[in-house]
Amino acid sequence: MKDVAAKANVSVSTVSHVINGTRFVSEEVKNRVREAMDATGYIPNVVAHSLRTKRTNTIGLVIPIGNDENSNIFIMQIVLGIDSVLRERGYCTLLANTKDELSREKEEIRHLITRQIDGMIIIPSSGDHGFIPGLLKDKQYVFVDRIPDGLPKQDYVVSDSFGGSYDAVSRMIERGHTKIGILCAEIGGYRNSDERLRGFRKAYEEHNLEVRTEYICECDASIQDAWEKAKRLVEHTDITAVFIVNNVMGMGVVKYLKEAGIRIPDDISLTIFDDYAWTDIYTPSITTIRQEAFEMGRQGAELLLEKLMFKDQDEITWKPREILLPTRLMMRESWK
Amino acid sequence: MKDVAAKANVSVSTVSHVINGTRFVSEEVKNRVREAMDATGYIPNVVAHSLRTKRTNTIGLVIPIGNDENSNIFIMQIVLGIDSVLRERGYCTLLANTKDELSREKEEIRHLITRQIDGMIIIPSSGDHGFIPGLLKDKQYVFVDRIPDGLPKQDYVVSDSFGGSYDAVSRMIERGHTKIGILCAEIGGYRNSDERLRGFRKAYEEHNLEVRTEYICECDASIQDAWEKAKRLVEHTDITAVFIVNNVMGMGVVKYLKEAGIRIPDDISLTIFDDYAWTDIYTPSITTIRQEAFEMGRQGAELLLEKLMFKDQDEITWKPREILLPTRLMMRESWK
DNA sequence: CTGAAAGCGCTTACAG
DNA sequence: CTGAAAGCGCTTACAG
Repeated sequence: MKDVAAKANVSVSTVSHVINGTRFVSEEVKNRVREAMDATGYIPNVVAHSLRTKRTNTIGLVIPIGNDENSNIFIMQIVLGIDSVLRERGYCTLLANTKDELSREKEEIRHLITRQIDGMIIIPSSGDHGFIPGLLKDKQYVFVDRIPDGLPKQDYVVSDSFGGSYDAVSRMIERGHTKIGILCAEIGGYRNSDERLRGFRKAYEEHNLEVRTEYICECDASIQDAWEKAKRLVEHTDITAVFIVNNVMGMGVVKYLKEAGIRIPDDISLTIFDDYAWTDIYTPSITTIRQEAFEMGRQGAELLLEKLMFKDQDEITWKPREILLPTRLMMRESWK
Repeated sequence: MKDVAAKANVSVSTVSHVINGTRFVSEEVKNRVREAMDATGYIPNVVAHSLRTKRTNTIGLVIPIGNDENSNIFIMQIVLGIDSVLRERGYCTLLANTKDELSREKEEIRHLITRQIDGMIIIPSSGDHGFIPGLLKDKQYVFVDRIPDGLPKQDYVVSDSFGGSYDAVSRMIERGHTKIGILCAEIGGYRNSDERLRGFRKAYEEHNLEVRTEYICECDASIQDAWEKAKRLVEHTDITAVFIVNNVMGMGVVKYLKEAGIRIPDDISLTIFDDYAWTDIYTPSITTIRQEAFEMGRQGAELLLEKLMFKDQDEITWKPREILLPTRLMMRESWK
């Protein structure tokens, strides 16, 4: 910048002002400065800019991905949604992976603060998030995909897990299925899974059916455990259909059914929460509940940006926004 | 930092030195400083640190993902591999998505430079990368997953597309398939696809077979186009097997075969380059060529870090390293 | 209409 | 063994 100023015979202030358009500069001087910039190959230094303005135009993105998950594609979709709106507004995205562990999450958040990010979008892992307000005292943040435990009203955008499940299970019941098993995560462990279970139960209730406890099967988020739990459900109960709360478990169930020679949908009908491409090309194709991951990311980012704008004006009156995104039932061939 | 210094009754230099362990400080003073840090809740400002040291401990990650691709999971795996080694060494990762467009790639790289990143890992889109050396004059960078076009010897780590394809196709031939079709990207468009085609051809050659031109079918990277190209191959040629250069096309082919009532492997044998979870649970499960995406990311990051170290010592003598990662044939049920 | 100067929060020779 | 001061590259009151 100094060399630009020298070459253009102006002060650095003026150079700064023509770059930022932050006060009037005569056309003639502007041109001189621009030429000097070209001639010297000037590249603005965002770091210095940030130090001075105390805004980094960077937001932290805290995501939970294990090394071998295939639900990564879903989270990636969210990330893309977020990035698409952020980039457009001149923000950069700093990635931080928590591996879905609360302790790492805390650590990564701390690190991001150190990096002076302007705001943060968090896909929280499970566990008590009571530490958040203290840690992020004067930072703006929103949650996405999952609602954090142990916190009062927050800003978030998540899929309507309850509604999506309620709707799908209701329809299965209306097709005549009165004995539907559910594979869900450990109860009390994952809020989304719990919500899907709640939707499942509600559907039963509304149709005056009773949920038999042996229909509810807690399961790890692995193909293997789902394989085993599917086997157990099939061998020890009289279910005619099964509702599965996520993709990984869905793969395990499908794998088991295939290996056991159990036909879909003739022997067992199937619904999987989460819509991945494979469910469409599988034989038979599988009915799923689709979440709008990209859109979720988009809205999360918009929400954060709004908060950032808002902060500049008046701190106090912001009212947390809890956004529930509708899901879509992708009807395919796995229902009798 | 000033308040810490004040509270501990030392100079800011001393605070800085105890934080960084960069010169001797007596235990007693150290303790005073640490207490003061706790008391004031001091958080180091990485931005100021970066401005001063001219190192941001940030590396840029340039990745090509379209909005709706499902190959994202593969790239995500690479990203995770990269991030895992980088984070461990104190680096942060700044994401930049090019959407696989060369013009956006150039733009994003420029933006990252502005952000003063220390180095860059690039998954290049196709097209002439001649602009790179000029743009990244005194930055360190490596390529991953794809070799950039139009550049001399570079640092990169990619899968051995040629070898993996050669091996798989050879084995199909040895099983008696002499009429194998291939679905590949537009020739000259994607280097990886071209390499896979080259492996395919080489296998034919080595077995003294001639590749009939109608066996080679260029195809867009979409389920739909693959569907149509599969149909064409099946209806207009006498192939008994098909080799598909990527996952998306693989899905399209499988979809077509299913809808056309063509049985795998009885009517047609199948090999897909890229190993996704669905290929294992599909009926029949599908033989694939697996790339070690996470490992590729890891090695890419290691390579970049080495270059960064090296730079500190002597600039001149670095010899570009071209790393080819072996692939693995995942033998399953789709071969007769 | 433009410039000189202070300052953002650090690090690092230099001095003692 | 520790401190005072310059400087990284910007922005922004303040002055004229």
